[in-house]
Amino acid sequence: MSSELQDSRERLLVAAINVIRVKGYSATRVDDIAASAGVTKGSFFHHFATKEDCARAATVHWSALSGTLFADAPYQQLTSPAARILAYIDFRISLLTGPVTTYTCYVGTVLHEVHDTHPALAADSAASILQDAVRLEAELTEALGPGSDAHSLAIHIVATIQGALLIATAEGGSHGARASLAHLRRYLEHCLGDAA
Amino acid sequence: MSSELQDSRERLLVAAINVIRVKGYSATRVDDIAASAGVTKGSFFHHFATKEDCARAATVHWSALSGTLFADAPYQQLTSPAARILAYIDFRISLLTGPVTTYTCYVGTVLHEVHDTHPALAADSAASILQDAVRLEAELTEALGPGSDAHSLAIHIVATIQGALLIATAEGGSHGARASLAHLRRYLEHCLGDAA
DNA sequence: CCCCCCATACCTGCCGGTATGTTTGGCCAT
DNA sequence: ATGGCCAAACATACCGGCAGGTATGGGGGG
Repeated sequence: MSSELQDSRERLLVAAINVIRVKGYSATRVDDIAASAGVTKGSFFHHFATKEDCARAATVHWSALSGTLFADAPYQQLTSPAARILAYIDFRISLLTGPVTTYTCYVGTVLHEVHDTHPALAADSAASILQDAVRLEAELTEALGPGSDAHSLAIHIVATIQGALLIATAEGGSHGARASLAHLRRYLEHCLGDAA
Repeated sequence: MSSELQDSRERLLVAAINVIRVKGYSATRVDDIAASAGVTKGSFFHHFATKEDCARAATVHWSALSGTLFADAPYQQLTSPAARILAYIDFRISLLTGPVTTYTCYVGTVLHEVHDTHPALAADSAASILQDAVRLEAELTEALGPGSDAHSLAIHIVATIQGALLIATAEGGSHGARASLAHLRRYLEHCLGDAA
């Protein structure tokens, strides 16, 4: 069946995401990805022309995965825009469980590493990160009303989340990351309270 | 003279820092570092046993550089601890000029990439980042008094700064990073105001 | 004369990519 | 339905270049 095609390809994409955010892009070998997906290098190069091509495809796959993750999250049921923002932060905090490598951000990891060596991959990664900010900005304008600098606040949220993930990597645990996001939440309460 | 030794070694360390934060650790070749320092690979392996050894030495050099940078900064003259904290943020913002690769954080770049493949290097990088938090925590306890959670706030500051640098990499400019740090400053005003 | 610093030349394992063989599965004519 | 056929999916074997690391040489100061 044709789902086998999608299956193998998707297995490779998921494997790429998981391996790369553990070992980094350059240090990840094509054989690592193939082995993690349970296929061989021949199959890998059947689906992707180059390693970078796979990583770029993984970027859009990552965007899709995180998109549905947040779109289907329970907090979307909340009617108040302000409450939805705060619940989003709570949801992000709740994701910080288990081994650090299970909740780090694929595109954040890649972007740092390849921004100068692989421009196309870097552009895709940057777009994926900034797309989150765009989605947040829409929510924030709804909560704060027009005229507010929802844009810069959205950027700030994305930045802090990414920074918290780096702290988690540094500490080898989620303690500091949770604390940082809790501070972010307090700041957002402050901002949203002003607008209310 | 013996200063020539220090000179070559330090040139290699500075070169390593600059090249690695542009190309990443794995993608950086030993020849790149040597060429950037104006010496040959032979000289490189005279000073460092391995590439990782050089990167680790670069980490402590980075800590020393940033340590003196902030120790000698003009804002240290301020007598009020709270004002010194805010001035620190302003100082960090003022550093965000010129090409992005000139103000990104060496240890932050490295940590993301090698946390699983080179544990010793990752530990050094993590220590360098968390050391900043320790320094900040001391300042914050001075400003907020004992009993405050200066620790988590220090972590939050470090995290947000690192996140802002990633945003700068994503955007290819400092606009969003500046905005994010401005939000951080506002939050700190809020916290410090509560304590005053 | 000798030791430290650095350069030149080389070696070797590794990894991205290729070339080619093999299986699977869908489809059509009979 | 069925057998044959072709294309897509996947595996195996291999190549070639690259980069980390080494062995050796030279030069200058003490």
